[in-house]
Amino acid sequence: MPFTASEIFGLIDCNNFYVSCERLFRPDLTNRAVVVLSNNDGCIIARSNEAKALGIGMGTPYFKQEALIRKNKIAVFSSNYPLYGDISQRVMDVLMRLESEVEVYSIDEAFIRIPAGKHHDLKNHMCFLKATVEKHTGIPVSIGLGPTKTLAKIANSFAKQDPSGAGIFIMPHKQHLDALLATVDITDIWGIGRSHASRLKKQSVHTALELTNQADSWIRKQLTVTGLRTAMELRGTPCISLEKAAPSKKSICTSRSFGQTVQSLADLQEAVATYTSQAAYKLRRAGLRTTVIDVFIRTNSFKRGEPQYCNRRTFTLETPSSHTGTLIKVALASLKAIYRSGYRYQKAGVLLNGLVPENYEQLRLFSTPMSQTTPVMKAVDEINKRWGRDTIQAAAAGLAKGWRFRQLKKSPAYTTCWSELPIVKASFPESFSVA
DNA sequence: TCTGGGGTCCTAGGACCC
DNA sequence: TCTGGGGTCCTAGGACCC
Repeated sequence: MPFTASEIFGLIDCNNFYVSCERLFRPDLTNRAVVVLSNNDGCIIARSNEAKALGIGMGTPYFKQEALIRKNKIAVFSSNYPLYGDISQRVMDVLMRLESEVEVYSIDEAFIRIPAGKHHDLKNHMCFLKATVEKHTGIPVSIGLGPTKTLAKIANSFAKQDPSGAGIFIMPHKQHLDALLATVDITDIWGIGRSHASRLKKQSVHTALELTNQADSWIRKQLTVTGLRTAMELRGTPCISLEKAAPSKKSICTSRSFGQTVQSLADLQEAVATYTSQAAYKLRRAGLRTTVIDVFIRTNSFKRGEPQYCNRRTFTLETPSSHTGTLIKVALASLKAIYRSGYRYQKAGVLLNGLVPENYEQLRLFSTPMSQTTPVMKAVDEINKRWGRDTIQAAAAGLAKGWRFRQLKKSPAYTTCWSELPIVKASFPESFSVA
């Protein structure tokens, strides 16, 4: 055994996930540099290894890298979440078939928990897991194992760096573990972000090993209890458990930057109504209702020379609701209260809080229940599911949507939309004949 | 010209109660 | 003259994640 613990955590991480998804249907891009952009084609959020090697940074604005991208003929895609979501589901399905304890951590990552001693050859089992995922989905993955989730995360990054390309890394024994942690920069630890990292570096804590050597009280003071948990996990004591069932959502947010800045109240109303409809749909899909609706608008803070304004308004409903019309009415009233003319708005959003299950009902003494017309919303959802998004929509959400975000380089929804299925053309040699 | 979106958790401080 | 203390709840803001 590489380490002694009663349980082992593994992290399975899809390599350059969005890029790998795009390549599934574009095998011609296999050894080419590829990047995927954020919503609104704003930032680079996924890069193939070739693109990383060319010096394309994670999260950098697209327009700043355009010259480099053109010069090297890098393939560029807008993000295609229906595709990525569907491929993610397939990867997770394979993992859940093969492992009994799986936590879907994000669209491209899953933790697993294995009781110590379950497999006499852990490495061999991981090779099988990796090969099976790749065979069934076409998505390459890396696997890291360790006695805690935080160490499994670090092991995974070693697996990705491994030049042998095996893509699997198992954390070593204690004495070798220290030597390894001495090579891990504080900024690369799961749970330590930019702000905490710079604070630690100012106090001469630069590596994971140096962090583990600090006193608990000092760590807690610098990084709060979450940071202390991280440090204990680095020392090998599990503090973060595997969450097999996804916890119920506490908030739902729909917000977007506009394709171009917006000035009129009318355009903002369309956008806010649109986002509210989407948020309400997410609510119903999750079987929830909301009690608190937050609407916010803001100008572009990157534009130093322009007048800046941002504001938000919170409204609390008497009765929880997931009815699109009810929520839009409230959201538009909030928008009207915070709107100021003379600004160039760049972003708006709707945040729902205080979520309760849809069967929850708090009876009121002096008011009648609000808009309990779920059958109507159910019918609308069914129609939109069958005939396509926005077949029926709220009038307030508008039709022109001139403010809508850019998405100029999107690949087709290959796996989730009948009209966008890839078409395969086969040509047969002359000599071919059907018997 | 052009800088993402959607979440969670923790803490400090204010309001309020008795 | 002399003006408490302890608790809870809520919110805003900051930090983190992918």
